Amino acid sequence: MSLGKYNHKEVENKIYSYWEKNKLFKPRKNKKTFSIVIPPPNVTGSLHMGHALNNSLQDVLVRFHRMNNFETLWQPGTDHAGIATQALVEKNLKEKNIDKNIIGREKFIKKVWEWKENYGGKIINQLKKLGCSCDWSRNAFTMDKNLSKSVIKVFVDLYKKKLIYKSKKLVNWDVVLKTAISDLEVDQKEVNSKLYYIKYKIENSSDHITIATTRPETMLGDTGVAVNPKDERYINLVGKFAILPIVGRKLKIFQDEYADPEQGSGAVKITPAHDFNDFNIGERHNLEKINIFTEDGKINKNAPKDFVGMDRFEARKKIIEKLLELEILIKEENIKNKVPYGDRSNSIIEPYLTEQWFVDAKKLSVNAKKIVKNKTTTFFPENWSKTYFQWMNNIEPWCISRQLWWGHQIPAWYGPDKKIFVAESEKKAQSDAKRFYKKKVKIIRDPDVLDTWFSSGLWPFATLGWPTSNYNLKRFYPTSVLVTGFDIIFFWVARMMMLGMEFLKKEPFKEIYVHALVRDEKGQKMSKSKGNVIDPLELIETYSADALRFTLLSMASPGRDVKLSEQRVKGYRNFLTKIWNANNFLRVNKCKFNNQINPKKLSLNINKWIYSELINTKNLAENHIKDYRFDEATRVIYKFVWNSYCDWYLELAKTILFSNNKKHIKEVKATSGFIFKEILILLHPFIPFITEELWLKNKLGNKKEKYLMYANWIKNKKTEKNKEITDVNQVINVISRIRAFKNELSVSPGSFIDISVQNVTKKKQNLFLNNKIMLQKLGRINSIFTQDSINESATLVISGEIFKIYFDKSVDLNIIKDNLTKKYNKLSKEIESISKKLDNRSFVERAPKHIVEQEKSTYNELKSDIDKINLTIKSLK
RNA sequence: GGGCGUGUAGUUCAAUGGUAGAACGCUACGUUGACAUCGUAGAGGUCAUAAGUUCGAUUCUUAUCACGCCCA
Repeated sequence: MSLGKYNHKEVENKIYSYWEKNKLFKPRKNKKTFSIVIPPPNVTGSLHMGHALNNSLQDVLVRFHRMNNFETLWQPGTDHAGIATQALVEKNLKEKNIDKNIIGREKFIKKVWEWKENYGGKIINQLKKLGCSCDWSRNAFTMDKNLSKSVIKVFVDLYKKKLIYKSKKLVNWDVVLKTAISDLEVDQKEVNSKLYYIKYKIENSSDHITIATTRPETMLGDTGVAVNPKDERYINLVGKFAILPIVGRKLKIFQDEYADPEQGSGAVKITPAHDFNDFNIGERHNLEKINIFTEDGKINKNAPKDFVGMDRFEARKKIIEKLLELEILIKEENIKNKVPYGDRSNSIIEPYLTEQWFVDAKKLSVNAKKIVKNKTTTFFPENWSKTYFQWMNNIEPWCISRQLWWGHQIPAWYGPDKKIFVAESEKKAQSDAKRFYKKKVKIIRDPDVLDTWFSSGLWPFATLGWPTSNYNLKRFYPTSVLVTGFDIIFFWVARMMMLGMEFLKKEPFKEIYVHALVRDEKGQKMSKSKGNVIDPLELIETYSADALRFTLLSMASPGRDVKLSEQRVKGYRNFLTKIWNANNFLRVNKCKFNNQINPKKLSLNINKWIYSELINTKNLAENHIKDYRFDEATRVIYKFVWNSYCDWYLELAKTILFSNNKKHIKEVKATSGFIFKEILILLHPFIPFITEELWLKNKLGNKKEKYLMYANWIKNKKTEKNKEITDVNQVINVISRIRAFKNELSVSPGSFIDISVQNVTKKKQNLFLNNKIMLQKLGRINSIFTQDSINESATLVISGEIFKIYFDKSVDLNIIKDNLTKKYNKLSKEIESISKKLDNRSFVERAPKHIVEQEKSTYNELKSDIDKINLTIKSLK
């Protein structure tokens, strides 16, 4: 019985809950293992196209391996997203007129946890909509107890190994969030700025030196002026002092390579506490570091009192006014320069002098580099290893402390004299302190928390239960593959590699599959401000998760961005409908889905043919999946299902199904059903919902296993090549040619023709006679004559043989002649180019033999075709 | 400034050292007892430009142009 129309909304929800209820996502013990850890989305996040692509890719791999008898684990989870989550909850509280500083840290964190319990599962549910087969019973969160335990252990260990240290340095400071951030969280944006030329008076002289700056307000913290040693203009000023306007401080004028004679005036003011370059210069020349900002970007008490408390941008205006007043601002130049912005707050980042915790990334990078160099871990596409190395080779200390409340609080306590005690617990720190001071003292915990990426860096092993030794860790680490976007190679991949090597002494993943960004159909990055965001959930709603998955996978070519257009999704929705309808056809015709067929015992050519097409497709698809060529895999499967199976096989099979030959009917019913069953298996990793639904509806499971999710992918690997299969291909060719011929002659495709095979080889005659019914039905042929009729005919040349075609109505001979002449011209061009080649002695001598042979045989074929065509043209005169 | 990548049919993309394929779109026609979310057929490309290597280059090399991304 027909199943009617496909309703994806109903089916997808139902099927997913079946899988979940029956705990099918849990690993099942087996010899080989396959494991993936999900790139944990932010707990505050909601599913965007990037997630949809990323997780579709993982799900294909996971489902494919599961069906191939691997003990398969897909470890899911979310990360606590320190800044984002804290900001969100803070905002929510503010709306209720609650200030986090009033309720205090402990209560605030409780509120965050409450928020997490209520809303933190959003993205997980969205992943379920997409069909992700993660083992949700293991769903992890970076702030979970056991993960926190790992974080603390790693911190303490690294501290003991001196790979974590505290230091007073310039860091990237976000004045809105009032925290340090790592250099990776800073976006350098090009903006229109002004370069201000300011005259600094030389001490005890009427002379001046002109400096140029884009940030005049920082002059309040100037402690020197640098010029290039080669710059002759300033040689007489070196060693003298300039007087800092407004402030009156004496600034040493000195030489340093950093000053670029070509830029600005060639003289640079040096502000060691507010610029990374100036900081280094300050160290070289022993300059004082004067901090002039408060933590929220206002001028502090180190500046003249007119400016104290003023916001940094306001201060700039005020300074400019003042400089104009003093008539020492001599020029303003419009320039473009790069300004650092915080990727979370989108505010301008200040280099700011504070004490922070750092990881000695340089040391950790050594082994992380080694395993990529020696190919223990490989990137796909391979080129991404270059990006990896480039960053690893220039790695900087990683600032891991954040001035936030939400996150893993740093396990460091301070004694009364600020002596640091790092320990896994307060108790331990207390006893360390007692031992050190030889008496009980009050210790205070460092209020800062760790960078979220610090805990994400432990993800591949912390989620498996490390540091506790256990079954999962032993079985699933190193994980098989990491599937991720290139944008987080530094943030995340590199850190997991470093920490995995440091603590497990083994690479966290064997392979790293790097996919591209999803862009809109015009190739632009999707962003809310541009309004070009395509919401995956809307597409799922309209077209189904299966269609979205298949689209994304079909477009996931390596090294290329995915440009998504809704049209594509619609196209693949149609593909689902096609499959659904094919199933209806089989059911209506009572085909047998669950018969095992023996390919060697098949008697009908079309059955042999479709079987061999299936095996070829399966092998190709399997290789493509293993090569991460999901675009190719979807392509070959799509082609097989739609073209080979639906368009040709089922159409040809109809001639049998509607015949009287019971034996043949039986064989077609068994084969068509069997192939369809295989199609469901083949497609399941890509479009799991509809295939599972059809599997269940057709009761294709066995006693042991009801669900397609655990059906066995592995089957016959041999490809069959024989004459019967070639025959079917020839039948298909003949039918296509006849259809095209009618079209060319503007003969209605519905009308029947007669055809004569008198002048063709015996072989071809037999082909016609053996496949008579199929040719007649699909080619719309009335009679096949073995003798020419005297009626007026047209001539059709198929692979070098002449067929005479008789139409009911008369056909314009001129059209036939025109067509033939066109063909003649086309062929003669081709022949010309080939014969040129074959006449070329160096080609015949130097080209590989098989190529020469190939050219010769095409030449002969074309020659025979063109001769026949020539003959017919002449006969038409 | 350093690095990576991309330019192929109207569009989005494949493939390939022996004159190029798919999907969508487009055009024409509708024989069909699964499907109009369909069927059949068709049109469409000097493979960014130039030089080199080669018997032969869309494919390899170099340069140029255009575009994108990352790092400083």
